[in-house]
Amino acid sequence: MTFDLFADAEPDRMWCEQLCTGAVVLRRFALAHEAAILTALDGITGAAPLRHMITPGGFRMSVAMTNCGRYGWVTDRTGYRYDTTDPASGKPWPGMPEVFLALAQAAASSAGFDGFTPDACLINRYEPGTRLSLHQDRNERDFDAPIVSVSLGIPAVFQFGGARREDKPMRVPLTHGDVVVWGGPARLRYHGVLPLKEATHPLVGHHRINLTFRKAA
DNA sequence: CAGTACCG
DNA sequence: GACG
Repeated sequence: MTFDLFADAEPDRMWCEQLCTGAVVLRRFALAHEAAILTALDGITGAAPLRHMITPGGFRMSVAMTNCGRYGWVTDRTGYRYDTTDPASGKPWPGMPEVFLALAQAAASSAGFDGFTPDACLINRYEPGTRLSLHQDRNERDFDAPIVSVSLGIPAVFQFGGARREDKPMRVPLTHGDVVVWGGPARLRYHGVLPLKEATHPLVGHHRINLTFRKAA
């Protein structure tokens, strides 16, 4: 699958918003392939079920997570890390579907980051009331590659802050099909998701799914 | 501190 | 009770 299948599929329904140097929102970017994405997602969660991981502080995360790709992001009492195996099964994470890879590469290119080769996709499932507090993505080996974040399902408010936790984050409403890309000077910016409100999406149901693509190694 | 609790 |  190529860039054309995404960026050129329905250009009149897509637009781009710049958040700062190195960060953009690609509105409705994933919409054209929502069915293929959701089908692939079912395959992944069937093999590597969503689960609530434990933070190093011993707290259960409200957001349920799983992974696909060579590396998966995991957390437990010993800390955050990338692992090639699912600690719940001992098996490798499900492979990254072609449609995921094509989506991530097309979004990165559209945002000005050519040659993005993600080897990790963290999948987050948010129920109403769940949240992800402000954090940095900093467990990757190098920070040259951008982060590509795909929103599916019910709306959420994304927080996008600065290089320091104290920097007041901007609030960015995200809906089904929106893709946020940040890299370069924005790569280590703090970000998070405010508690979700009750809502229903006709295809996804009463929750939000987020796909976060990274180059872990 | 990828968390919750508490308080104004 | 929602919000910061």
